[in-house]
Amino acid sequence: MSTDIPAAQRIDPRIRRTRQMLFQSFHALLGEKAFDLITVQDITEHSTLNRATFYDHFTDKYALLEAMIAERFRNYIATRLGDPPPVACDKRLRALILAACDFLSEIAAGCKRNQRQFEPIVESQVKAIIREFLMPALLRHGVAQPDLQATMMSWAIAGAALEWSKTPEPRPVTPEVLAESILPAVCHVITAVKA
Amino acid sequence: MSTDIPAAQRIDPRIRRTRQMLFQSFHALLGEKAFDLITVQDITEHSTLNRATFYDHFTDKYALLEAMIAERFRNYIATRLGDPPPVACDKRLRALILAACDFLSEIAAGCKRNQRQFEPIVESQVKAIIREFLMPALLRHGVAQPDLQATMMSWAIAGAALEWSKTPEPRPVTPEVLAESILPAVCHVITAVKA
DNA sequence: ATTACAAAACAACGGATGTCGTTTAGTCAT
DNA sequence: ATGACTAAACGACATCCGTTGTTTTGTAAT
Repeated sequence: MSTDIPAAQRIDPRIRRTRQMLFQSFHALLGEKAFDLITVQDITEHSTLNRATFYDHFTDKYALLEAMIAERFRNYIATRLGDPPPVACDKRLRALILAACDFLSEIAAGCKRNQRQFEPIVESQVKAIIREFLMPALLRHGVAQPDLQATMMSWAIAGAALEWSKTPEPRPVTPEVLAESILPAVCHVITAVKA
Repeated sequence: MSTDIPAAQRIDPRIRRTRQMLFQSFHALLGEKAFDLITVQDITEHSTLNRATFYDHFTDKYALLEAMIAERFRNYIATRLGDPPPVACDKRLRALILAACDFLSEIAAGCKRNQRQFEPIVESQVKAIIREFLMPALLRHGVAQPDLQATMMSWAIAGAALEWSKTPEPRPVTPEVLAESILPAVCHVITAVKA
């Protein structure tokens, strides 16, 4: 009664602390070895936590990766979009594409080459979050079949950005140039999808 | 020397047999319980094989799923495209979209609701194989940046088809109608991507 | 300060995983 | 048919997983 702090923010400091420790340890380990070789034990040992404590917070290491990717990418986009975010559709799109490129290339650089399990999770999170930022704009413009469009656009953007991020450095194409290449195609989706 | 059968086909019949048994058992189990609940033990018990034998053929159950999805979807497309496959680009595209829809809806229907691990693998395989069938056509037409285009198109198609397959039955939209909706957008990618 | 509550620590379990080295059985050329 | 070769089958092992129940410690309101 005494406070107006939203319930979502009033998290037990112990939880914040533990989650952060797990994030940090996990991130550190990703710099040492590939995702598939990291065990839950490794993570908890590195963070001086009990292994069972891990499972109080995440169902498994995949969930940890998901949460971590989602949080980082959301922050990435938010800072990229600026405040207030641009209203113009193509400006927003460009910012999203650049954010995706930067984020994915940072991941590719900062993680010891990760195998099979790692990439699908990054993929799906990037897609989902691009969609998350795309959807309101599409609704505001009242386009036809917004769900379908959001899916196609977010998948296409994520695919392009991921492929770009996998080209070996130094990359011949800058994110800006890539954005110019794919923006027209993505925008055409809006006008092309029939109601 | 005596034979002109390509080396790839000359597989030890034992290998074919074992792989097929694993496929069958796995497929049967997928009808009973979710992917995440199926253990390698389950699969090998059902197929009356030793568990270690499984690992002689696949690195884990995810690899088995990948191989199975890839094989089935390739067959699906091949029969759908007909023989000889149409040369016209939009005809090929339409066939690919329909094949993806049918395949995914078959999976959705025939498998006990599958969790986290299942879908990403299906996704990535469907994308990869659509790309596989798309690429030659793009190269033949000599479009700009074929890799980028193939990625964006295959991701967009896979995303649309997957979303469609997740709408509950009876579906309000037929695959043919969906194909009509997304074909223009996908085709525009070709003309829109700048060199 | 006291109290009620919620989370972390810890030990321990049954079970699944992935990998050995050895044995067995299919396959192909002669 | 035979025999050499190759690869599949197998049993067993150490490890990791995910869960459970109990104890301890940190947190926030009275």
